[in-house]
Amino acid sequence: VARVTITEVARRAGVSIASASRALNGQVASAETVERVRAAAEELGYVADATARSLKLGRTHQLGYAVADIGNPVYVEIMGALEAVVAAAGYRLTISTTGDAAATVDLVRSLGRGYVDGLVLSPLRVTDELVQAIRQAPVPVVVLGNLPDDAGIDTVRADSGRGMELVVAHLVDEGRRRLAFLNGPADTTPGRARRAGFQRAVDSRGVVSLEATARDFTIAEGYGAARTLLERALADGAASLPDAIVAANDLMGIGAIHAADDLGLRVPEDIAVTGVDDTELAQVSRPGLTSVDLGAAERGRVAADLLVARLAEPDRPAHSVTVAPTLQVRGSSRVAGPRALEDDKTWGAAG
Amino acid sequence: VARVTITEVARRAGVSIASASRALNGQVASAETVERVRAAAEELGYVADATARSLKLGRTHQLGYAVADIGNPVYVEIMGALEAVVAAAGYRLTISTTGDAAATVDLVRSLGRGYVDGLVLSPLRVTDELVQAIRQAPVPVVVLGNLPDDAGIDTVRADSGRGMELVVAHLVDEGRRRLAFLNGPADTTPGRARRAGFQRAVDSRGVVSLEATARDFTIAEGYGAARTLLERALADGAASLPDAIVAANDLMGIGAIHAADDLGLRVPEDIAVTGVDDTELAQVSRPGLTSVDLGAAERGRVAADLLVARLAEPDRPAHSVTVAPTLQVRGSSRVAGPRALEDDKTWGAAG
DNA sequence: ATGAAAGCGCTAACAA
DNA sequence: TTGTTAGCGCTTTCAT
Repeated sequence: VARVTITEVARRAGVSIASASRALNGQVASAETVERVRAAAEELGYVADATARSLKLGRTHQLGYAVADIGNPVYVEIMGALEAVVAAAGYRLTISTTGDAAATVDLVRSLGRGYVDGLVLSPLRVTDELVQAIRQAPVPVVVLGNLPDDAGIDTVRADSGRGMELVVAHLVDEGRRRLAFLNGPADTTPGRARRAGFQRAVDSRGVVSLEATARDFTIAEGYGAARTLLERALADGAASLPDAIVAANDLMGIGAIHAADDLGLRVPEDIAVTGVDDTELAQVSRPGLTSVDLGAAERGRVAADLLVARLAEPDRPAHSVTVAPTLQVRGSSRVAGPRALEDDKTWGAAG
Repeated sequence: VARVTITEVARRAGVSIASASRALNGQVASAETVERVRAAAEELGYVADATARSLKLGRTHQLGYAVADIGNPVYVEIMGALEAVVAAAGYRLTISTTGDAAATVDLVRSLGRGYVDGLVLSPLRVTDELVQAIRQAPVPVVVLGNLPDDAGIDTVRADSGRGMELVVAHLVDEGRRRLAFLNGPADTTPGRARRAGFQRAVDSRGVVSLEATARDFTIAEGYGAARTLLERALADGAASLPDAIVAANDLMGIGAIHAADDLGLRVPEDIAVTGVDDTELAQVSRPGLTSVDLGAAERGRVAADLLVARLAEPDRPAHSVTVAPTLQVRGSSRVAGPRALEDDKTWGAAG
């Protein structure tokens, strides 16, 4: 279990450590030297010490992903995509959780050359302090989220406004005219953006809109808020009932389906429900939950690409990429024709 | 964006770099020196270079988690638990995907001192070659999975055999007498273990058992295999229908519920369905899917604890911990009394 | 309590 | 093509 250094390999091969290093790294060296060194390394089970190499080269071949909450399916999907790109580019991925906004700033400040060559950051909230810290960071940082365009920072965004537009357009196409927006806390970035998008879409079409706010983006809170909303409407008479609930994410959408169900409302016949994120939950739910895919995997890929590109070319101008959303229509919003359950089974891709 | 080294801090504070180092690391130093160095470091925004420190100290303060497929909810849950423990112990977590068995062995062999101080490994399959590589690894490795007990390797296991026992006992208690086991590929570790556990539980109770094998542990394959099974049974007359389907994981359980539904069978009245893993899908499904929690989060915690403990005490004997499964009973298997939908809502914990 | 200096393992500039 | 050597930034003896 003793670790073997290049010195021993060199001795074994009967060459200097410099020659050993060159042979191992494909630098100029005679065929014979290469052969001898390779053999010696093989026999000894030599693996170069990554730390020493990093110190010398000034690069760690590690990239970081910092996120508030691993476990959130959206972040997991992003992480999976990151890992793939990063590994292909010859880097390792290290994960950190950032907790609150202050901790995020601390993390970025502590980035001093050493443990990663670059960072992908999914910040909970973007503060001026954070933007400052990122600009002063000694390694490149790519941000997933909404940053001022003039900040000069590589950014990749989801377009949740456009996503809400897609949902509303679809529902109106399906003949829905009274749409309720089921939002999470409005002081969060996604909460704000989705609300604004919904409002814009609804206003431009002149359909009726209601709104309910849940305390958190969870199934339980979504269920509670949706149930309250529906019970109030029912009390006012069936005419005041919305004919669609647009939830701000899939979890709340699932909660809304269950709330409708518990109140004896049929989905989608009496009321349509939609979500956002197109998670596996949306595919599995019955009826399948129509959902806007905000392109989490794609955003992860793009973020990793941006980071790798910047590492290769540190002075290039900052890029700001927006990934287009796509709508996955499922049974929760589609009543036309005989209810085509089979269509909901997009399971082939579920893994 | 220039990175500042300890040399500059020392100069600024008017002391030697040795004193600066001591002051920063809480070694012996006069109060005044400490004060001056602290101030200088603060002003300069000094962050110690992790690479150089690692090289000197021989420790990276990084731990690795290697897994075939991030994205699998069970692995994600494990990873979350790992991250928490690891961060609390002052380490960072780096993630690698391992692909197939050969790649796993390569990864372990490449572990040579350098990028992690220790590794948690979730191998797809355990081969002799892998066991060899782990024993020769220059850093401690903790394995999540089934390893020979005499291998002298820290191990944490799920007890899926006992889990199947719990499920079968519950179903028999509920009056079920014809149980169908819906398995994934039998040549995988979980496939084998769950099958054996099911068989043992069923044999000892003398109830009827059937078996179907899906090509993969997915919703789609689970749906297909369950549907085929049920259609055949229906063709033979209602008496030959199983009154419960025991699926080898939640995904297949969900597939089975949908298959039963599509064939006009009511769950749980006509047929009960159970899963394994107690994922969020089980909670969200309607009816809620009764599922065995194999303790993924707990296993992650234990694995991290074992690794941290071994790092602190390299020569301690190998531990082998088995985490007990627990059964989460939900509506898919519980018909007694008025169907208590509210009971299925274990959402409070869903996050 | 402090400073000078060695050295962790490696790569690269330089000399031969 | 090869060997000698400096040095990446840090911690830690060893003197003082």
